[in-house]
Order: sequence, then C-alpha cells, then structure tokens
Amino acid sequence: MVCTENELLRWKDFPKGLRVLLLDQDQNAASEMRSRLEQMDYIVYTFCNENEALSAISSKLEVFHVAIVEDKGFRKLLYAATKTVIALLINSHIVVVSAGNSDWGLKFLGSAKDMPTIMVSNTHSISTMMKCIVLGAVEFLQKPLSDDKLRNIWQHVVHKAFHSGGKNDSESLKPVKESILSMLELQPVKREADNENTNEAEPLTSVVENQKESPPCYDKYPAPSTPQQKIGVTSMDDADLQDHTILSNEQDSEVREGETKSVETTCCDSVAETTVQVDSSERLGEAITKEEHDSAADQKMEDSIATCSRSDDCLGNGSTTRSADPIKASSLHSSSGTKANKKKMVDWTPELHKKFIKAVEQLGIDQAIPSRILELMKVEGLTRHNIASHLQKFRMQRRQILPKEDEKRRPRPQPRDSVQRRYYQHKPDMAFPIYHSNHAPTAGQFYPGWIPPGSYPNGAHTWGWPYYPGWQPPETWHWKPHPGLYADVCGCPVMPPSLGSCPPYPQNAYGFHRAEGIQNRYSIIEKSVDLHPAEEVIDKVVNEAINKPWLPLPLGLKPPSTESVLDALSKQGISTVPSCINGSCRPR
DNA sequence: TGCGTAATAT
DNA sequence: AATATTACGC
Repeated sequence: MVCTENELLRWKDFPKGLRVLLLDQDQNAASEMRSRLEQMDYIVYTFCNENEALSAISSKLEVFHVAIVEDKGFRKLLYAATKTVIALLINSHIVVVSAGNSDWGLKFLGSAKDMPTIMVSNTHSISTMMKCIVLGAVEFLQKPLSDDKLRNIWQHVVHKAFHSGGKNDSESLKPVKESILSMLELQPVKREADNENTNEAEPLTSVVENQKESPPCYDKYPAPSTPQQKIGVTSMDDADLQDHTILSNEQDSEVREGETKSVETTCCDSVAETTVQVDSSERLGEAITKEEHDSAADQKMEDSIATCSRSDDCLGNGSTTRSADPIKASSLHSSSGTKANKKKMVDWTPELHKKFIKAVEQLGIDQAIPSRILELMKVEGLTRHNIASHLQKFRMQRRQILPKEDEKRRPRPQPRDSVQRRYYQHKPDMAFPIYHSNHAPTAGQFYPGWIPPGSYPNGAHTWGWPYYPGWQPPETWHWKPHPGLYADVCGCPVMPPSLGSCPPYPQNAYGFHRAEGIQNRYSIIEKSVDLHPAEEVIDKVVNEAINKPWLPLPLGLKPPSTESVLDALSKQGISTVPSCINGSCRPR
C-alpha cells in the first residue's frame, strides 16, 4: 500500500474538523442538526439569530468553513418582502439575500461575492431558489436534508479551496487545501481508479488510460445531491478483491495473461508499481517470492529466445501467469520461442507443488505413487512422468533431511500387495500425516525440509532447510538450518527456551517430524500471543492436537499415556499398532 | 503394466 | 539447477 494507516484515516475522517456555523431560529431544529453534524465529525457552532452569527463571523474569533443557515425565520421576512433568505455558505460568511434590505444583504453578498454559497431551505419556490443561486449560492438544498447531503457539504469547502483562482486562499481554507493536497499526492492513482471502478468492474487498463486523460480527480466534484462519500481508499478493497479473484482463478490463465499484460505494458511506472504492490500485499508476500522465482525460471525456460521487451514485462508474466496447468502456463511462454514447443516443461510452481504435497499427504507416503498423486492433483496436462520425476526429487530431498537412522529404524514398507496397503492408512509413524478434509495443511507444513525454489523469500533457493511461510522464528529461537538440530542427542526435539526443554518423548526416528509439529504449533501460539488469540488459532491448535496425536502438545500439556492412546485406538477399532522403536509401545 | 530408481539428456 | 527422459529391475 502506498499510504499509511494514518493517511487512510485522514481520508476516511476527512470532514473531521471542518467548522460549521449553524444558524437556526428554532433551537430544537438547531440542536438536532447540530448533533447530526457532529456525528459526521464536523465542529458545529450554533446560533439562533443572524446577528449573533454575523458578529461571530465579523469578530473572527472563530473561523468557519461552512455556514448552514436555516431560512425558516428569514423566509417569513422574505415573503413579507423585508428580509431574506438563506443559506449555507463557505468560508466564514453568510450571504443574506434580502429583497427589502438590500444594503445589508448586499453587503454580505459583496463580501462573499467570490465564494461559493450553498443554500438550505424548505422553500420549494423556484423563484426563491433562483434568487439565491443568482446571488451566488452554489446550491440550494431543500429540507429535510438527508444525512448524505449534510455529510457532503465538505465538497463545497474543497471546491472553494481549489477553485478560488488562488486569489482567495483565506486563512481558513489554506490548511484545508494543504491537507487535501498532501492526501491527494499520496493517493493520486488509486483515487482515480476508485472513481472509475466504483460503477463497474472495469479492466485496469481503462483505469490507466483514464488516469492519463482525466484532469485531477479533485477537479470534478459531483453535486452534493448525488452523495458520494467514498474517498479514494475506501473502495480500494474492491479493486483488490477483484484483482485477487482474477489472479486466483486457475482456469483463466490465458485471459488473465492478456489482461495483466496489457495493463503492465500500458501503464506508466508508477501505475505498474501500484499494481504490483496491490497484488503483493494481498497475497502476503507470496507473490513477491514467486515473482522472483518465476521471473528467473521463466527467463531460463525460454532460454534467451523469447523477447521480453522490458524486464518488467517478464516480471509481470511471472507474477500473473501462475496456473495450475503447467502446460498452459509454459505454452504461453513458448509462443514467442521456437524451441519451447519441443519440450513441455512443467513449472513446479509453489501452487502446483502445494497440490502435489497435498496429494501426497492425502495418500500417505507409502501410497504416494505417481498415478495416484496424479489422480488427486487433477491437473490438466500433467503426466504421470512429471509427477514421478517430481516425486523422485522430492523423495531424494527428503532422504537428505531425515537422518539416516530414520531410514534404518523405520519399519520396512509393507509389501505392495499386502492387506495393510490401503489408502488412509492410520499409522502414527507414517512420515506423511493423514489428510483431514477439514484441516487441510498447507504445503510445507509437514515437509519444511522440502520447499520448492521460489517459496523462499530473499531469493534463498535452498532446498532442504525448514522454512515456514508467513512466519519468522523469533530470535530467541535457535532454529538452525540443520536437521540434526531438530532433535537433540537423545532424540528429543529442540524446544524453544521459553517453553521448557526436553519433553519426555521416547527416542525414535521421528524426532524430526515432531520438531516440525512443535515448531508449527508453537509458531501458531507465538502469533496468538502477539496478536489477539483468535478462535481460529485455538481451533487450529486443538485440531492439530486431535488430528496428530503423535505430536507433542503445546501449552505445557502432557501427552496422553501410551495406554490411553492404545485404548482410544482400540475403541476406534484399531487394534494393531506398529511397534515402536524403543519397545515402549506394545501391540494389543 | 506400473512403479522406483539411477543415469543421462535437455 | 531443475526437470524430462530413458533404462532397468521388480
């Protein structure tokens, strides 16, 4: 985001602080109007007769930005052909239009001559309205005033501030003008974009073009009768959402490609920057990481054949071409290359890898074979061979991470045709935790050791060391990039100092996985300490505790006894439990 | 046939 | 360096 939260608030609360002079003979009506205005963050000064108001103005003890004058009382006079009307006025003046007492009225009108004047009245007389307008009022609002109309009286202040030709930068308007200018400078593009996008979900391209051609947005204030409180940032979310929706639609990669490309090649630098930033912030840095990876990968993939007119374009492609369909994605790149068609390279994007991991998790390590993974991934264009290749690499990497002894101690996988070779095999010792439909873990959650390149921030293309997206270990945690540190000598997971040392876990080959679990769980808690402990966070921890009973419990909870676990398992009809390494478990 | 794996090619 | 392809044994 370009602007800070403070700036956002400034926009949102914009009318705040504008001083309104309220003149109404009816005290009740005045106080009612006053409270309404105050709710809108205006500062209200109420007067019950015009003389008080006038003296307040002339004394200049207070500077008013807007005056609202209830004309009821005056209207009588007007009709009686003595006095007047009026109005709502800008910049410390009330314009009194007087038929009979023209001196008085014209005096004020004269002093307010170069100021916009907005009138408020319950008069429905066209002639009265016309008079007021002719005499300089910029608007004649009929009562009852809607909140929207009332709220938007600030528009005339702004209009005045920017359209007085510079010759009338009164003291009261100067700060307003400066403040608005500073806000506009922060939001020039987005504000424009918002205006254009409010009506319809237009492609960003048109926004960009409009931005070039349109005068500055503050040059066209709509009439207050068409309330438009939205200022800039308020509708930013819409654009974000739209953008995000497009980006996350995996089926429309081609359309997306076209759109985004056109935007990014059309727009000037600042706009391009904005677009990217929106995307990045929305996707929590994932996009940034991806961009780095993708741009690099894409360039490599195209082997210097494809011509990227600008590096920006390549970057743009990389950040937006993400598709679950690797063939589609790569064929898009191949359009400009000659030899790209020759080979269908699967781009194992983080998303694709995530799918892969999910499938593997779902199947369990022992059942994770290419064909089934392929089935589960449901990615068009992906072949069994692709998966086999990826799986091969995946396994190799995994083997590197897991201590050798793990391999030794792990019970040999059952023969392929053995009865136990089932889907969703419920084994506490499986390297791939069971997939729970209501708790789909994210890729990397169970396999921090195998992070596809591009998932790393800072361009660290390391495979094999833990990294948890969206979470940076506190400095007090000494997670070091070596598997050995995940389990100490006795096989106990390394614990964060603040959370105690070695929990009473039997030594076995799964210390590493436990450590993962610990880190995940505690990282969740860590977050919940900093922020508000959201229910979902608690739910997640609880879910994880339930779904992965083999992981240690956070919050100092003791793990259930072996007996109770076995008991619970037997109640669920699971009678055969693989024997543990240290023999502390026994099958029933 | 399908899979895993290693070696090799791109 | 990452991925695809191939070869081979099970």
